[in-house]
Amino acid sequence: MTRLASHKVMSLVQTQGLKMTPQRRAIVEYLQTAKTHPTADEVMTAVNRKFPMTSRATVYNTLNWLKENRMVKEVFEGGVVHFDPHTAAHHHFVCNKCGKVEDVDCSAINEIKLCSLPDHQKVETMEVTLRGLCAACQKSK
Amino acid sequence: MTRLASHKVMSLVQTQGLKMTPQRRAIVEYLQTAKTHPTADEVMTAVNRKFPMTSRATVYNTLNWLKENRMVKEVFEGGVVHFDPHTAAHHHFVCNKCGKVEDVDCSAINEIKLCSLPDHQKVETMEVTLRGLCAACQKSK
DNA sequence: TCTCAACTTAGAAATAGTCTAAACAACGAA
DNA sequence: TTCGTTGTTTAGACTATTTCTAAGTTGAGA
Repeated sequence: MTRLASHKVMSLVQTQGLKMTPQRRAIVEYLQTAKTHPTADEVMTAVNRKFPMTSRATVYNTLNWLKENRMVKEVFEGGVVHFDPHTAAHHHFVCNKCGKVEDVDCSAINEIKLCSLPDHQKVETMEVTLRGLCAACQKSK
Repeated sequence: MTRLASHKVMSLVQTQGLKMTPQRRAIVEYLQTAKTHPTADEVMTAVNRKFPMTSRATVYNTLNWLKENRMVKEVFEGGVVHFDPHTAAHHHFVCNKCGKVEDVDCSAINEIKLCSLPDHQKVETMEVTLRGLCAACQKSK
């Protein structure tokens, strides 16, 4: 599954006339290695292990900029916003018991044809959230 | 499209040994008539027109209780949590320009067969969010 | 009517996210 | 390499959202 790529971030920075700072680099690197879908607070904590003075504002600014440029997806679960560094088309599975969010690459979903909507909306993208019991919670039941 | 039904709320109250208070009734009635997907704050404001002293805690308690009992759906858009009083299976369309959330009853989506997932999750429900341009924003472009 | 568990209330507290103004630093130009 | 422009970072104040608390209130069964 394709992840947030450094060279894409670099080219975004350049075409928009921005600057690549150590803080931005650290945030992007953390997202690249994250095994989960971290919250803003988790990104904050992780980046502060490298740069102890990184401020909330910088973390939120960078995450929002990545989001606006479609380098990360926002996922809302359990009352908290998570950031998903996977950029390839994919969907999410949420466990109703433990709340864990997993990525799903299900061809059956990707084959859905975008239907024409009754009110003449123009559909550009689609996100699917499946809910149920994850493998671990089925066993521990 | 089926909406939050009073008799279902009543029977939930009774089977759970709870009490039906005027505040709860007012919140449910407002959700039944709402044309949009109101936020907690909008519910608060509306209910306070009838019961001027209704507290935040009561509104949040009631909304959370309805959510846990699947009488309303939570929809996160534009950094804000909305509550959707439609209980029938349906999905959402979000306009990328104006942020408006519309209900979608699209048979093409409902016909999707829930695929078997690679990691043995047990899928119980599915939510689809379509994004694009709403009819109004296509015209005003 | 009585009783008690459930409920509501105001306000405090926790949590999440944005804004500000001053100091700082990346990077292209000289 | 130095300089200057301009974008960036910082701490902390501020706003908004949601939860918690303790005390008083009330719905509904007996």
